[in-house]
Amino acid sequence: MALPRSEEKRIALLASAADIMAAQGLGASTASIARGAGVAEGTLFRYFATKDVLYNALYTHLKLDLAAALRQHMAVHDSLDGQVRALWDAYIDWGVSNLSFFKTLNQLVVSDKVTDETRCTVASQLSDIKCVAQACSDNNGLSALPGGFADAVFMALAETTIQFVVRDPANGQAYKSAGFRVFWSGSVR
Amino acid sequence: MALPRSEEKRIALLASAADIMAAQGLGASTASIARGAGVAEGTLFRYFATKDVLYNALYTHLKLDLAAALRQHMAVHDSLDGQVRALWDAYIDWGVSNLSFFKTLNQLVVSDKVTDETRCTVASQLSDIKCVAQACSDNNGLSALPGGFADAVFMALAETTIQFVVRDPANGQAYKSAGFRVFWSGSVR
DNA sequence: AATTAATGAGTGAGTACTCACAACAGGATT
DNA sequence: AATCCTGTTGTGAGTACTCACTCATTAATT
Repeated sequence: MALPRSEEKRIALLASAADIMAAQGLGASTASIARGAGVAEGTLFRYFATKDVLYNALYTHLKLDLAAALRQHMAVHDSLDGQVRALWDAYIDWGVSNLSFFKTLNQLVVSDKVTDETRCTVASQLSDIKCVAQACSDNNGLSALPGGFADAVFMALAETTIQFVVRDPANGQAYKSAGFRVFWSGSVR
Repeated sequence: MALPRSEEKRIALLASAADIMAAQGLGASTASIARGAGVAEGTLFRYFATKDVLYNALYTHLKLDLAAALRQHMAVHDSLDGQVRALWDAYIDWGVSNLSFFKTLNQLVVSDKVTDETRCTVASQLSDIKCVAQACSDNNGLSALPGGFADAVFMALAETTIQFVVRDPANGQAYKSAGFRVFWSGSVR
């Protein structure tokens, strides 16, 4: 073994992919992604055998990055309200300060390029966060509805909130509070 | 003039485009769209000079179709609550029963293929509906926030609600009420 | 017959992906 | 130290394919 394949380049490729896909959509060419990472196009295929493999690796990378950010700010609060609000704030903040990650992740989530296997593997590594979300869900008025409606509402409101905070940062705090109030006062029983 | 260019084929092409783009994304090929409409590929380009023209025509077509559906159900209610609820129901119902229209429209809304000019022209034809939305916005707690945050929250919640109604129609009414409650009790002051 | 709509094989640009080769970092041999 | 040797990474022109779009031809109507 002479040269170790550099983790650095792998990360650069993933970051470039997230940046360019955020701007151009998932159809962004492998040539432009490689150029953005400062490597030749062939090199991309040494790290990710096909573009589909890249999609799945990127999904995993972004989800785990988000999860790490959430964990850092998941202090234990006495009230459920406080706990959920901390989760909300951490989520919004991650989206705002990693906008291209956020945009690309949202595209990947609804794309059929990401396999069920990848989704499962990632979900299993996020059990601790899912746990908090579940506690929230169990104690609010949307829990009567099947299949993660509360989760989806949380995500939809967060996405909208992030868009507005980015577009008009001066009112960032106002959007953050308002978005949370819609979710919380609308869903609490 | 020997043959009139048929409005029928134009509609068929737009409908096919909406169907196929809902399934495959905006990148769906012109060949498949023409095939879906039962015409040759060349014919598509007689009706829409470029694919970008098609995108813009489709955006206009779908928005006006939605607007027509909303107008039909915009009975005058005494209470503001009733008025907004009627708008909400009409919107959800249109999305559920025209799912491919709804999906494609959502993609077009965030796409840069649709020009600002198209958006403006369409918006000017929707002034009556915008008026009701404005009356709602003026009387709720989100109106203090700039730039249509209330509108965006409405749309985001409606999108989520439609997804769940389609996935699980048995609980359709429950999702519809719950979605509206989140919007209304969360945003009313 | 005159005119225009409709057609679909053809065109060039762009795509994901390949592969023969260059560049390189050690360890072994002088 | 200086040289080869070996196995791996990095490269980018090349390949097969798909795409939006064209245009000479055919079909349809008055």
